[in-house]
Amino acid sequence: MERYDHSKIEKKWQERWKESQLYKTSQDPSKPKSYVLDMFPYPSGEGLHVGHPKGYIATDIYSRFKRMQGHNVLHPMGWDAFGLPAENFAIKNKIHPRAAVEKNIATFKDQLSHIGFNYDWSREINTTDPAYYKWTQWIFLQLYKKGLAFQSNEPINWCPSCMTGLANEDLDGNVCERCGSVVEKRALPQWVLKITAYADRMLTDLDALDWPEHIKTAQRNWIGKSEGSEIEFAVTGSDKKIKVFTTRADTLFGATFLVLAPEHPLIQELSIENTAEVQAYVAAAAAKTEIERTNADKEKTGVELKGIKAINPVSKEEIPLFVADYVLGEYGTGAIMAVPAHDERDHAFAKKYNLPIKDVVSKHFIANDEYAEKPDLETLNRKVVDAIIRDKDDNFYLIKEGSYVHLVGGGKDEGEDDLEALKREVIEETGYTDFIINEKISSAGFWGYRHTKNKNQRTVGYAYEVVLNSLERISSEVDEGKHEIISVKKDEVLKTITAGHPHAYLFEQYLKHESFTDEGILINSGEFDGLTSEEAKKKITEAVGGKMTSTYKIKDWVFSRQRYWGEPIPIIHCEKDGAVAVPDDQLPVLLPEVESYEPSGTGESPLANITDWVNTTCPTCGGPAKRETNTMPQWAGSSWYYLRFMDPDNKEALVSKDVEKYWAPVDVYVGGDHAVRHLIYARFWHKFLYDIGSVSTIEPFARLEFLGFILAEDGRKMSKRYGNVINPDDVVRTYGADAFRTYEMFMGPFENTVAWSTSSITGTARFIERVYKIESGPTEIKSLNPVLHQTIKKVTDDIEAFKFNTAVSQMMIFINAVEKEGSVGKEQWENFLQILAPFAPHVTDELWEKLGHMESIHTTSWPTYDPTKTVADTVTVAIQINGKTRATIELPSETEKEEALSAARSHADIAPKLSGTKELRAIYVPGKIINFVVELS
RNA sequence: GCCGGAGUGGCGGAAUGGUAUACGCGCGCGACUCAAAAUCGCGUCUCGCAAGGGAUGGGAGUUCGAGUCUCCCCUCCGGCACCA
Repeated sequence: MERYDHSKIEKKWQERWKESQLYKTSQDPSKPKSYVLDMFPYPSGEGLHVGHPKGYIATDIYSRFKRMQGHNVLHPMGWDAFGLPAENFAIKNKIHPRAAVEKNIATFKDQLSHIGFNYDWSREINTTDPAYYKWTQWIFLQLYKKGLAFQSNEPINWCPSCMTGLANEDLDGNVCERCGSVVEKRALPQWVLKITAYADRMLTDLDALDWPEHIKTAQRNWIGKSEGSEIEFAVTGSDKKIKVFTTRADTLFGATFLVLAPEHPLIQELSIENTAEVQAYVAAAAAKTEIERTNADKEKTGVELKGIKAINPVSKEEIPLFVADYVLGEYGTGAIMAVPAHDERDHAFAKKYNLPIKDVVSKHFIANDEYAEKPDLETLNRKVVDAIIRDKDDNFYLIKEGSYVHLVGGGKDEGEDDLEALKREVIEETGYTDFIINEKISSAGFWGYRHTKNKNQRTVGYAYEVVLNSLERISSEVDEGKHEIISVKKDEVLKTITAGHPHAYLFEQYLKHESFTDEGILINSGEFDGLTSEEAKKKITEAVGGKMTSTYKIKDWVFSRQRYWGEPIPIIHCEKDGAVAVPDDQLPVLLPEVESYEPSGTGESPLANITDWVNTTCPTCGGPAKRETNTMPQWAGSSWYYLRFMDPDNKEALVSKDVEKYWAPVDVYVGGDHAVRHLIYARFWHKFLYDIGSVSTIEPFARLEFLGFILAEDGRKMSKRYGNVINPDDVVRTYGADAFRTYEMFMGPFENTVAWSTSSITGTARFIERVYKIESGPTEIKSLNPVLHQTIKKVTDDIEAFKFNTAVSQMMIFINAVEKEGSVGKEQWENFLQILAPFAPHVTDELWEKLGHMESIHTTSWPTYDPTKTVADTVTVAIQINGKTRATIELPSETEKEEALSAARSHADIAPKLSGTKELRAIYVPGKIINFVVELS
């Protein structure tokens, strides 16, 4: 047979598929449907590199597979072409964005055409086509009519280089995700979409989606729901109340001060003594960049609001108020109750400004059963104090050695306070008298149970650091022989204390110097003492008249851009009627064709200068009015495009209800990147469209497969800048589209990021050549049946699971077996070609034709496998002795246990090793292993 | 710091709790060739002449048997991060 001329054969089939409209989709209710979608590309000026088609190859394989399984398949392609990248490209090349987009699309389409995809191009869409963006504008107006699109003057992120406002999602930390410039805060009139109204539903509905866990997690993080309470604090000498949000209402007794964000409006309203100082701080905070504000490592600063106090609603204590920029104005209520004992940030602030720290939660200490409450015993309350005693120079620590090894200390007597009890215990137990007691170990309380004297000893304990001034001793319990006192080095203390004893925990807290931020059991909290944190959150919130509520990190979507290349926002501003929606019959509001479209940088869109376009009449009153000049962000068109593919030419609606009911939802959605932004925006719009009855499902994408990128051979990102771009055109020319497709699927797991390797692609190129050279004969080769049926099974299962790399391996194994056998039966060969067809559509259609078929292989039915044929007649079974493999044996696959065991026992390599041993048991796993567990004598 | 994922040959990677390293690349040797390329064959974790031993980031555990399950630790990647 002649050498495989991939260029000629691939061209032949690509033309033939096009002529026969092989991939045109129609609605056919008799068949199950499959909607298989790629994230449609942004046609940049750089053209495709080999990384782009990876996902398209996967969906191509999957959709061909589904079609062969008898599904009616929707597999379309289109272009996401509004937005900054196209506009910047056009400015740089001094052409109009529309011309740039047309040119880039033509390049992309040409590149794609060589790879042999089965897109239904009759459904191609382009977000910059007025017939398309009419409906993008229509959706915006529905949002506006429901109050979910509104105007705002709040400060937003402004990119000084792109000269436009940005959404939170457009930031990479504190810089513009596109150009890397540090963003500024700027107050501009903006259109904002109320995505927060859907935050809770977007969170809840994630659970049911068949999406990768890391994407769901990224979305959960982004939405950032936290459940807590809103509690009001009264202010002395004022009828104003300060509302705080907290997730830890259980710590309310420990709230020793209150902190307002610099942006908090009440700062301007309260009458305070040090107005000048406070205003200076507020102004300084406003001037700081986001980075300076939000760096958690920097030292906390703040200013007290003098002359007023807040009242802790549960303890009724008067507590000071501060303004500090570690509290964010845009999150929660912009004010917090500070609990320094149980929050690290508040703790740092309290230390700096010398504010009281009050422990109100203690660790619930249950290291083992010994410290758990026994329900059948009576419970006694017991309070203890413990001493971490060291010498002045930190050379040694004193530890008490009795039935347990632990710290010095003991129970408090009636009427004693901590310090009195501690002093008494130290003297009694050690005999040292000259010492100072340092402050309490921060939050080193514990609450647990012991069971002495047949009672639960419910114990709350604290530790204090005690430093010895001199080593002179008086007679003590040591001298009475009650216990020993030993001195150990600091790093030996934890090892010395009896394992699991609460004192080990106390000492750890002592070493860490951290506040206790976990939940536990309430102390110093009046009637709430003894409750768990969880119980106390509700009860304390209720007791002070607060309410349980949630707050979210996600912010509303800043939706206007001060740039030319986007959908005009279809609003008309009239002096009399305000913002008026453009009537449906006047949609689309066309983007005017202009010579100059560079951004102005003034915060106004370049459209503002086109007076002919801007000046219009009010649809309501007919008087003079002006058009809104901001445009929509790049992410508008891609938030609903998957719906338009279902019904691309509909002039009455964005999608007809019947058509939508048939195709929705997208069954498999494939792409990379966009873990948050696009997938959040599209889910938001979809849920809104569901609410207004335009779509029938609550989620747009039932299953999401996330693809790993392809890096350049040097391990870096593929980019013109590095000169390491591999163009798929070159690869296809050299190795053929089939080899290219198969290689990209074989590179590794679909979701892995892997570096391109030009030497490795020879492997799949050889594979395609070997397939081409194999000649089938009329006679079925029975010995090939197990591997053939295993291969059909594995390829079927693997395509469904997007495990393309192992599907390719298995097909290679089959080809190796055929070559070893020297021949293959025609029907066996046909089955193999059919399962290879989605991967290598050209060579398989060619071979299919050579076998005498008139129809394309891609219209045939997917082969089924016979489970009984996937098992070989004989199998290799490993024989192990005590879990170590000592030999293998060929056995008929149906062999029974006793038969298998006796065959193994008499195996030439095994028999000698078993002699003189005592067999304890024997395990037989048919087709896998025999394991003799023996006692060596 | 919190959350998610992952650590297996020179490389990409494979392995329903059952012979670890399939498949491919690379490399070595051989065949064909004047020669090279292409192609084909054989070999390729490690120590050991062998018998045998040791290896799936490290340490413990469960099991007849662990890359796979459990616990602790380390490293890398991704997301979020002064979010109360």
